[in-house]
Amino acid sequence: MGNKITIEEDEVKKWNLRMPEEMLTAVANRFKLLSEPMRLKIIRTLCESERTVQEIVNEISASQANVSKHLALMHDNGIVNRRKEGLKCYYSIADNSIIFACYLTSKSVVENLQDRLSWLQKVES
Amino acid sequence: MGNKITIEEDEVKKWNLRMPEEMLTAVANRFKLLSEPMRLKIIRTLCESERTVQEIVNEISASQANVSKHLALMHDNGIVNRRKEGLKCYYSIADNSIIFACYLTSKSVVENLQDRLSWLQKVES
DNA sequence: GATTTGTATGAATAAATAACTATATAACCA
DNA sequence: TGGTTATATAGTTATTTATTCATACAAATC
Repeated sequence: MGNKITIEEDEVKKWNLRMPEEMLTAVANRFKLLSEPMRLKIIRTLCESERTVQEIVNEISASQANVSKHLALMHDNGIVNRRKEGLKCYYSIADNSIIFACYLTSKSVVENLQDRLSWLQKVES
Repeated sequence: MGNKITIEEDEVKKWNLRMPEEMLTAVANRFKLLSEPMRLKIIRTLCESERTVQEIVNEISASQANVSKHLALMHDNGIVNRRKEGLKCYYSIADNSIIFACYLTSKSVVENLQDRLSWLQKVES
């Protein structure tokens, strides 16, 4: 409850500069997982609570096969948990850094759009 | 200097859940930019300070055309700045949220690897 | 055992894109 | 004007991958 995360900019830059070659690929792969709207949709539903495959299918109106494949991919990469209970299979977020990254990124995207908008308005006036 | 960023988990989840459809695509696109090792390499060099295209080419040993295209793509998407000075063209990070995201993600990837490793060691013993 | 339900998977297709080669542009200098 | 340097851009190829359809698997119920 009330979990907090604090980041210091200086530490961040150092960390990034030290990042070795192989790490770059691993990080890129992680980002690739987050680079599909459909997967983000799935992640968004999982943000609320764990869901079965069918529940997700209903919520985001996608095919069962597709949702299942995306979930399998995310599970293989360790960003979602799988829990079987009878016929049903419950998935949940395994790695909170994902939702932090989504948060940061969406905020930045919004700011970016706002900047472009205000620039446009200046130009027009 | 000493810039700090603090995130609260509850706020994050709410934000993600409210994220509208179109935003998901924009966020996915942003992640896609970060999903190529070559672009992360470029970003890593830019973390230190602004660089010309040629400087980057030398540092990461990639073709000029390729580096130029990646930079153009990132510039079009507003995550790097471009500054022309005579023949040379200086690029720099335009959006710090990117390096925050890289930091968070790389840390999480490392932890993930460590977990798998310790799990392996348990299994073997 | 047969059927139903929930999930996973294989094959096929279409779309996106990273990288390369060659060439173009654009700024500087002689 | 001609030449040189730094960067950008077309066109092409090869690879990756999201999606769909059909089917397989696996657990529950009859």
